[in-house]
Amino acid sequence: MSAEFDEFLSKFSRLRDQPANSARLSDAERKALDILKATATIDAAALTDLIERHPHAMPFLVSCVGLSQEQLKGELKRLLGVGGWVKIARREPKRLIQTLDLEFGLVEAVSRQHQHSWSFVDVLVERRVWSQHRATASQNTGRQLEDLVEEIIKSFDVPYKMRTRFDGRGNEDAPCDFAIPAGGRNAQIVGAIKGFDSTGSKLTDAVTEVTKVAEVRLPGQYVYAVVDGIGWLRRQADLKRIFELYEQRRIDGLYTKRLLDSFKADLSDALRRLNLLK
DNA sequence: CAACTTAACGTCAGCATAGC
DNA sequence: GCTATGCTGACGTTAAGTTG
Repeated sequence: MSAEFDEFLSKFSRLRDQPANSARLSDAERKALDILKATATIDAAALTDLIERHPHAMPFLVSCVGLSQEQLKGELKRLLGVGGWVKIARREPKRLIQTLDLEFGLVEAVSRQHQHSWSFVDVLVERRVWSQHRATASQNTGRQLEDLVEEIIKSFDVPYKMRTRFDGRGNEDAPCDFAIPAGGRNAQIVGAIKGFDSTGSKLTDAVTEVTKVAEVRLPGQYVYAVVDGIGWLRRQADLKRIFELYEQRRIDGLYTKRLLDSFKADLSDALRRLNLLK
C-alpha cells in the first residue's frame, strides 16, 4: 500500500480509556456485599433474608453459578416471567431463591464459594475463565441448535448444504442456514436457525434475515425457521415479527428445540412432495 | 497456509415508559 | 418524583470459510 496510507495508519489511537482497576459499585451494591461478607452461615434462609433487604446482591449471588447479569435477566424471564430481580426479590424472596436453587444449585454454590479462601491466582483464573467463556461458549449455543437440525436433515439421507445462500425470485438471493438439496438455484427447501441466549441487535438482524428469506422464496420453495434460546424471551418484539411471517404462511414452519419432532415430520412431507426421497 | 472475509453470539448503555 | 423495567442499537470477540 502507499506510503500515504501507511502514514495515515500511524495516526490511529486507542479510543477506550485503559480499563479502570476497581469497578465502580453503587452504594446499594456495596451495602449488600457488606452484609454478605458478615454472614456467618450461607443457607437458603440467609440468602432469602439478604435479597429481601438488599435485592442488589442478586447479580453477585448468581455469578456463583456462572450467570452474568444478562443471563440472569433471561433466566428470570424464562422461569418466573419477570424482567428484573429487584421487585421480585423484595416481594417473593423465598420463591426467587428456591427457584434459582432448584434450577442451578444456587445455595450450595454460594455457600461453597463463600467459605473458600481465595488466592491471587484464583482470582486470575476466574477472570480468564469468564472472559473466555463469554466469547467461545456463546458461539456453541447457536451452533448446538444448528447441529440438532442438521442431524434431522441427515437422517433423511438427502443432499444438503449448511450455512449457504439460495436464489429465489427475480435475481435476488438470500442467506440461509440450510438448503436442500443444495444452495444457489437448486434450493428447494431452505431454513434459518437462530439460537440466542442473550439479547441484542443481532436478534433484529436475524429477523431481517428470515424476512428476506420469506420475501425471496419462490412459490415452490419450502421455508422453515428454527428459533430458541432465552434471548428471544427478552426480545419478543422481534420474535413476534417472525411469528407473523409464520401466521401469514410466508414461511412454512416455525419451531423451537422442543418442537423439532414436528419439524422432522413436516420436512418428511415436503421431501416426499418434492420427490427428493430415494 | 497465511491473510482476509463473513458471520456467529454476548454485553451493555441510554432513553422511554411503567409502577410505586 | 424516583426507581425498576422495557426496548433498542452500538460494540466486542471468536470461529469458520475463502482466496491467492
